Amino acid sequence: MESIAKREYVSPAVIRRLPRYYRFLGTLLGRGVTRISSREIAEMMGLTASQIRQDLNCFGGFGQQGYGYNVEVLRAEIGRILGLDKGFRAILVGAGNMGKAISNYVDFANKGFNLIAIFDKDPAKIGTRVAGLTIKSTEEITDFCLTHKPDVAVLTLPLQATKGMLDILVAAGVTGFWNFTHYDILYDYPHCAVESVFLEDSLMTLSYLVNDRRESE
Amino acid sequence: MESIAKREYVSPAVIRRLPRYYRFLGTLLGRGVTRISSREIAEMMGLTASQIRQDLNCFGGFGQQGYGYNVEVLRAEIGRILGLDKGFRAILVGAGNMGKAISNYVDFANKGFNLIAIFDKDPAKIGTRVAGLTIKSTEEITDFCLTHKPDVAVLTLPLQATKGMLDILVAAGVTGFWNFTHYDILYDYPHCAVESVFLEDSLMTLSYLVNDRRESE
DNA sequence: TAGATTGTTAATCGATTAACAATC
DNA sequence: TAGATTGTTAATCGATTAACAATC
Repeated sequence: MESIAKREYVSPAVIRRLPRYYRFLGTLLGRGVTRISSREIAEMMGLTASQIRQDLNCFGGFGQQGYGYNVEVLRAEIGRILGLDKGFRAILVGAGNMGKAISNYVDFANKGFNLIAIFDKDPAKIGTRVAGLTIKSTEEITDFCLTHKPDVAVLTLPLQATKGMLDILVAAGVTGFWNFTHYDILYDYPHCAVESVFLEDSLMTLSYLVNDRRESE
Repeated sequence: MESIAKREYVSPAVIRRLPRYYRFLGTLLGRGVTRISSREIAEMMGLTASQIRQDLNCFGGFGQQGYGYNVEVLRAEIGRILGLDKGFRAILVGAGNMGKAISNYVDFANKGFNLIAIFDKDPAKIGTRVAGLTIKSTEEITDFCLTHKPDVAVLTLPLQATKGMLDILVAAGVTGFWNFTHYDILYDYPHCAVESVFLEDSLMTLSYLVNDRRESE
């Protein structure tokens, strides 16, 4: 509302660096560092000072000439840019291994998200508790969404079930997705906010790196 | 050994697209498609034909003028480039929520990996079974690595325990890491092959996208 | 042979880095 | 004021796209 100036188009490359800055500044804050220059950040993070200043200036001038940046202020600004102060509501769909792990392991609250419900299709799972929530039936999902208006859905369900569930969720007003399936959401729903985690692609990338390292020996 | 020609330096941008090509060609193969042109791939994947041809030609000429690419051959070539045929051995360290989910949910075998052991520090977990393996004590990890020579370690342990474990693993000859912690492995061990999955950064990126979508309404 | 599509070179675009005037 | 460091413009670098000759 206030403070955040500029911002017309910001490239994905810049956006993906913001969480890292946010984390890094949190670490500094924990160490009691109050002030830092772009040069110091660059050295510690393995980037260039230019890049950091360019990145930050996509959103506004958060520093002060001759001084640098106030760690606490800068971190708060980046948090605001990321929307971590918005208290977005999330639901999770698919309480299998991955769904359980994500709901237990990921610190939603600390990233400003409120995980308000978990859904599964399997009657054996419905009613059991995961991450402090009682698993609900996917049959209730439309009603739930119309009532509680979640901002995002975490998709940890099998690929075959994804298309159908997506149609239901979008129809019920959900527009953000943390996607752990290989389903190409933006192809069907180009106006949604989608962030995908392709674990198996990541593993294949590691395979390439390991293999490449071997061959160059 | 044979077929794979060229390859001096290949940019990370290209490498990250290979798993997606591999998956896509697998889907085509499942549909019985035997032949495809770069133009068709581009349309279906939302890329340009030029980019696909450029990417593939980092590794060699897998197509045929006037014909296009043989789906099965191209997929096999990309699989070989990724090292999926190498049968790399993997161990997993940290059998908490995330470790259990990864070992159960991720199809290691189908990506050419052999998950041969799971380790944890917690005596209550040691001896129990996960993903068909009996959890071993981290005290055995050096001996195990010296004997079985795993190529990669999946790191799903708490941040505080990571540095110490990394020193042990590297000393025991492990040089590849699938990293789910926020620990900066390459800073300490620049010669390792590291692929990191920063789930919380991904969630913050989603937060940005959702927030941005709201503000532009 | 004619048509199609690759492999590859050249042109464009975007992102990163360098430089420096503004200013705290 | 002098020193430091930002915000911003200009230069460089790399990646993507376009074009086309080679060839199946």
